[in-house]
Amino acid sequence: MATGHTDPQRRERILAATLDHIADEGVAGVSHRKIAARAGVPLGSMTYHFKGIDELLREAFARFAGHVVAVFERHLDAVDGPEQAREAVTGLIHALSDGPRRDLVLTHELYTLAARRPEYRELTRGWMIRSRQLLEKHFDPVTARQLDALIEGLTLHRALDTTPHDRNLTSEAVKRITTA
Amino acid sequence: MATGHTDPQRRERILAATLDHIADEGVAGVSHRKIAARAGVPLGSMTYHFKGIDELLREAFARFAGHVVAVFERHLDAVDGPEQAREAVTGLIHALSDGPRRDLVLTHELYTLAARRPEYRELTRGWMIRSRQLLEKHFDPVTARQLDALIEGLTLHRALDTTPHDRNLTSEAVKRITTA
Amino acid sequence: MATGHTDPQRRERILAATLDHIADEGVAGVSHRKIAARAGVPLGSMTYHFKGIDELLREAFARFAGHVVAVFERHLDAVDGPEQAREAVTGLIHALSDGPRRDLVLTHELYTLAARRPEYRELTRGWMIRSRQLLEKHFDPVTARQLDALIEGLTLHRALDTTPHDRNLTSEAVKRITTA
Amino acid sequence: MATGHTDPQRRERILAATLDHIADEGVAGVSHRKIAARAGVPLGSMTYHFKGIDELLREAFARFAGHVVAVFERHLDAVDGPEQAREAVTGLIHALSDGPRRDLVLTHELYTLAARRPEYRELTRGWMIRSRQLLEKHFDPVTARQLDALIEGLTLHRALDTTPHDRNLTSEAVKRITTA
DNA sequence: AATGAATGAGGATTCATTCAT
DNA sequence: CATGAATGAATCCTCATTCAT
Repeated sequence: MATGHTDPQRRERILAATLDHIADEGVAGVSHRKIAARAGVPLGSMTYHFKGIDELLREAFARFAGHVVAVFERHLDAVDGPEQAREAVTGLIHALSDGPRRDLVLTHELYTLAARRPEYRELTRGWMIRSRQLLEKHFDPVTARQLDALIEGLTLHRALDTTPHDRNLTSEAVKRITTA
Repeated sequence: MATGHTDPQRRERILAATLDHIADEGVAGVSHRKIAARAGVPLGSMTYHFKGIDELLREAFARFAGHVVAVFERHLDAVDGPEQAREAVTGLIHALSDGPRRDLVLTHELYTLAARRPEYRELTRGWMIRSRQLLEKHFDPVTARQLDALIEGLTLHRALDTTPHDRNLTSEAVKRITTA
Repeated sequence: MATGHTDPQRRERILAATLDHIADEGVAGVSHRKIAARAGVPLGSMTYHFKGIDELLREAFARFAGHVVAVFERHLDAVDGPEQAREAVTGLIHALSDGPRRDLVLTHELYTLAARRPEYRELTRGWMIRSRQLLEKHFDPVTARQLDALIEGLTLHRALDTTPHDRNLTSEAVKRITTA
Repeated sequence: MATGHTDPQRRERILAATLDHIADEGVAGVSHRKIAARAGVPLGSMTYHFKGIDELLREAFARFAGHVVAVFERHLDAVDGPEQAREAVTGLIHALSDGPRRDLVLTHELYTLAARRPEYRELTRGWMIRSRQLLEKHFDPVTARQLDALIEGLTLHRALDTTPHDRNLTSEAVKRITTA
């Protein structure tokens, strides 16, 4: 409809629509047609901007990984001392698991891809590294690594559980791991 | 349920082929044709034994959930006392994360489905419950729950990491969580 | 439209439509859609009966090769003695080059494929062999081979020429080659 | 015609790439994109220099026809007397049939187009005329015409045969046709 | 009970061409 | 003059499912 000859936002709009669609229907539900309709771009636009579905998915998840890292940073960056850090970690876990279902779903979709394909492992690895860097500002490296895994597990279980554990349990677990 | 008297192995064979195929190509790659070919059964057999793709997936993952629970049981059942239990948990984590990539992949495919669809959440919930039951034989409920999440997180991170952490770190984390 | 559940002529009809279409539009113009429309079969029928376009083309041209061999046989089979054979060969050349444009076009399409791909060379080879066998009933092998090539060349040039040569020239050329 | 003053090589480069591509993949495989990539020119360049695919093909084959005529001339031009001419014709046939498969393929792609479309018949006609002119320098017109067809047939059969005939057979056939 | 034939919908992708720059 | 962005049409092919046998 827009007769403008070039539309620099086009790529971005497609990527956003892709993530939305994955959140709703899963990676398996991604198709050029569906994403094009959702993004309001012509079908031909899809393969013009992205070499194929794979490139589309990879770029979309790269964007998402950036978003997750931002959440980590928002929670852990401006923190002073281990006590505040422990509190921040607890907050992070509950933010992640109570947060928009969208993020949870996307995280799982990404892990599933990462489990099978190294390209996607790059993405999850980058985000693990950043997360540990942030944790290492407040804890020794070994503790940071353990804590990182604990965050993962608690977030995941809270999200999948029908009766998610409460904040006390999270807090207690964080304390135990960080108190050698 | 099915009291069918002809080739009871056929259903099983189809389910096994389905899991193999999901491990290789993902849930998105499942089709009647491909599974039929892999299982060496006629195409018509697929819709004869299973009402549709959905039923096929659900039954396949139910089988897989049973398998995972068996791994938990094998590691945690014949254990005596918290010290042995800690050791067993460490072993379990490394078994899961070093084990066949197949299991990791299938686990995440299932989590992904569970994140979006309640039917599959039943499956993961059952397996979490069983896992906690086993842990509760050796630890108090709160610790069991924390430990359960830690297992999840350490397994996942070991599996996705390019330089997975060593057994000492696992062992130490387990100790911290289980030593109030 | 036909609600009959199986249609054994279906394959044949598709192959016939394929040859018709190649004659009209060339191999390059073959598509599942166009052939399906021409044969009056549903689109899905195409890939059900033939693994892909390649298989379709190969089978269609195999049929055509059979047809050409039949023309050779019709002209050269019931012939007695070299004099009659020469006359028959002259008749064959004019039959081929004056005949339905369809056959000429199909022959070229096949040669073009054969020039690039060995599978199709099998087809042209089989027909060369049969043609020589028929000629060897009346001429020695070396003469048969030369004559075979002459038939090819005269047919082709008559067909491509804007002022095709007359029967006398054909007749004379055949005489020269067959009179050592 | 085009007196364009910028990069006159570009058109040539595109045409050469087109012929290369046709030799490899056939006329059906020609597309602006593929030729542009092969020629190392921008996509927009294609429709700038050529009105459409058709014009591109026509010019490319015109070039090729010129090349084939040059081969004829190289073999038949500087020849003195019928004896040398016969030898030259034999040499020509073997040069054409043993030569790069590329030329054989392109010849048949062109014949195929010519069989259906008059524009291309112009090209083949011109080359037949030139070939006969050259042969008529050494043989009478009727013989030249027969010989021309024989060259075609022997070349084609040698090229498509799995056990191509030897030079003696060629030589003998040429002798028979040219010895009234 | 078991299966292969059949098909319409939808999958990814390629493309010739147009046109603003 | 030259070109890359853009797109709707058409490409091949896969598929879940239906159904007569």
